[in-house]
Amino acid sequence: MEKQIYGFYNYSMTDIFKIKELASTPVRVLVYEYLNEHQKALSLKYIESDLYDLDRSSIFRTLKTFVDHKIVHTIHDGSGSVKYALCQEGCNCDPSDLHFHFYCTTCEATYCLLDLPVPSVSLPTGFVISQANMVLSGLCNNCNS
Amino acid sequence: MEKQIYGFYNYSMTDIFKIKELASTPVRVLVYEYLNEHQKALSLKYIESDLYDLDRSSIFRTLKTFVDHKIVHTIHDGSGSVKYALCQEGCNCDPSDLHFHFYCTTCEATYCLLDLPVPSVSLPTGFVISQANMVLSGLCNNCNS
DNA sequence: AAACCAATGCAATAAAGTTGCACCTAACTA
DNA sequence: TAGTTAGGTGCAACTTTATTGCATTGGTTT
Repeated sequence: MEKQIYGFYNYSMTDIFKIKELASTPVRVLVYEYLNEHQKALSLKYIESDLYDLDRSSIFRTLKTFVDHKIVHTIHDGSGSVKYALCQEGCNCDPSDLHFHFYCTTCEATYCLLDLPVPSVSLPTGFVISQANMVLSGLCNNCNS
Repeated sequence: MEKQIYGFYNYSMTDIFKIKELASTPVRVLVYEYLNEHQKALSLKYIESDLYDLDRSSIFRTLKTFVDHKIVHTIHDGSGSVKYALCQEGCNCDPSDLHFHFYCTTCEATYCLLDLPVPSVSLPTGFVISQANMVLSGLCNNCNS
């Protein structure tokens, strides 16, 4: 069985917006659909270049809003820019929802590796985890052929 | 037994420079000693503000050189700036040397968690790992009291 | 001592992220 | 329905971080 690279929601975008208590607006719809179509973690720059009729700051603020409402999570993959990916069903962006990401240093794509749950880690005394950023990097299956 | 937060080298700086085949220069000595004293992952900005008589670009290039020579590894902790930490003994910055990092969102310190080895992960077909960036974030033991 | 090469400092620039403000639109209220 | 309000959007400016070009320095080699 192939490992799962990206997860899908059983809900429609409209449902998600309702569940996450966020008004549906033109920019939000376009950004959401764009992320959903691509099924990868994307940078602002990348999104911006495709949705060129939208303003950068609008996309930026939309992504920020999505993060606040846990529709999207951010990944710092070392590429120099923050990547944004749609949260999976049930994702509350807390440590139990964590999964690994894979950054391809050749094509610069960032994948969510949903079949690689992050093993529970026991931290030193006094440390309290609230979030995590787990990025493996190397060569993806597309570039490795 | 307390978990280990940061590791130490059994070699002197001079030895390290020899082993890693790098000439000892004034800036390199100062930057190395600074990192060694602090035993944390530090940003360029932070280092720069303390070693104020050195030029930013000199520190920047020194850190880059250290990274190339595997004296230092970088961590992207989501703080907005790259952090640099001394490699541990035997570290070749390959996947088998990986360890978790902990970023405290309060004091913004980044620790190396050497006692938390990254479990080996089996990637989807075709993916080849060469590096990793593992950052847990939350509250550190200092700020949690 | 002259030549050479790498390291350093200064300054400029690029790239990424962020914010202030005015305008617009859609929802709410009287 | 008209007036009011709040949030969303676009434009432009700006901050912060990362990076590079170039001239100078300083140590090493011949």
